[in-house]
Amino acid sequence: MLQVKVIREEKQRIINGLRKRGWSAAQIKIIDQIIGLDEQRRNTQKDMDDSLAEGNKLAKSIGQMMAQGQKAEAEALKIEVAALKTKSKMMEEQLNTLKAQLDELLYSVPNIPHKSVPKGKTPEENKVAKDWKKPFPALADTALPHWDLAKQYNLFDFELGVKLTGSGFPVYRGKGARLQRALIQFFLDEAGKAGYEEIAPPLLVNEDTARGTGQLPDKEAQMYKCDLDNLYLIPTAEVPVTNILRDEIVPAKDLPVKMTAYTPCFRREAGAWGAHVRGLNRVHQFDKIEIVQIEHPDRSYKTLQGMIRHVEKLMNKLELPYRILLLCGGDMGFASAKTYDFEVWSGAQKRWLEVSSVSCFETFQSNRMKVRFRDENGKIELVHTLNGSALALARIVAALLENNQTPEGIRIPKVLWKYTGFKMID
RNA sequence: GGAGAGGUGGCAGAGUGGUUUAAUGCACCUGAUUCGAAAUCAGACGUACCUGCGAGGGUACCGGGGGUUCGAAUCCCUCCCUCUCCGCCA
Repeated sequence: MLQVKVIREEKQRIINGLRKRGWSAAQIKIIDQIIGLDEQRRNTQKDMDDSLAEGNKLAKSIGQMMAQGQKAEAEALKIEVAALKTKSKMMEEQLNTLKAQLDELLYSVPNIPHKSVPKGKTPEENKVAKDWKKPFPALADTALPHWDLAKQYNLFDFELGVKLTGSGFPVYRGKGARLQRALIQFFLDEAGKAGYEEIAPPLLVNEDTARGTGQLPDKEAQMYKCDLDNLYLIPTAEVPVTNILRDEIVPAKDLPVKMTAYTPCFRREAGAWGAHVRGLNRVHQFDKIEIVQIEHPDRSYKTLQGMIRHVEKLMNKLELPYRILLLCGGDMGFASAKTYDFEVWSGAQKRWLEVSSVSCFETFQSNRMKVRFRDENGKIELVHTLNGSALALARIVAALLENNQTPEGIRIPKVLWKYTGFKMID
């Protein structure tokens, strides 16, 4: 969520940013509402504080009168204080209402795109930041999509998943299961080498945590919920990992904080089914290795580039054709200031699949979560948060299987051999 | 799940209705001393919001929420959490 102070002081920049996201003039009116409400809030706060201050002062003098035995005077003052109390109570209620209204409006304003983010509303307006220059893998006309390969080699089973759970919960088996584990291990090892601390977080989180990264209140329908205990299954490791620093003040010398985590991710994907969602392209449960950085505002965009290079390295080592998109204002996630998407070429489906999304959120998340750092002068400021998938498994597996199919079987990239223990699926 | 104890600043720990602007110790920071350090001495040492050009002033916060009272860390209600023992269990 944006800081009210920033909206107040840099109104024009905020409005320009919302335009870049494709907001209409009517929608942008919310900014004036916010500024108006904030002014009311501040005035009410002042009045309440004044009234409380007077009450405190009187209460203290009552204490002194009692001590000196001036009972009558004390009684008179009590009546006065009672009136003040009613007044400040009323103002407190007003203040709470104003705060709630203000928060509701603030929750509905997305992050402001970085100046380098292209204007646009739809995915078609995303900019290709880095294209795939080499030829795509040469596949025979008889090349199979991954869901058929999975059947042929018994790698994973959707029907069985339906029996156990429901659609979108694949059961991996044999070499398919082993390949999953190999990729997880490989990605974690690479992140570790790059200086990320490995975290194994809980897969269920409480309400505060879900609110911290912005899953609540808006995206509640995207998460699975355990009603009995009021816990949510995480849609991404970003949720528990970023929340580790919620309400903390980090010394500047500790920045950046680099963390990585492997977790299964659970997504209801309500209403997201349609074309192109066969096989592993979209599932309710998938494995992902997430990288997270908590960084000094001066360095965050440099850090973003570093994270991009990390993901690129993974794609190269896995010998997968990929391209990088710089998302336009309208296609970016709500909380992001700048996002790069990685897409992998899926040889048999002949289409790009999104496998990673690397973003800088500036202070949008840290403001809500109150993650701050103390700079050299002792001043407290919000940190910038960044995260990215490095990488998401299901679609990587889809591309690996499709691109590497040969008449003899499916070739495993060399870098995975030591993890899989086999070089071919046949 | 049962019984008991408890939640106070970065940490430890006092405080059971009124100069508590939360004692004290440790840690951290600054200064003195020192060639330098240790030790010692002195000082500073929370967060958020409001207000002021600023120095500063105000308000709230002792697990969360509510209540009693002129006045609550302190009394009452409620929820959450932690610890110990017992039970169950990978």
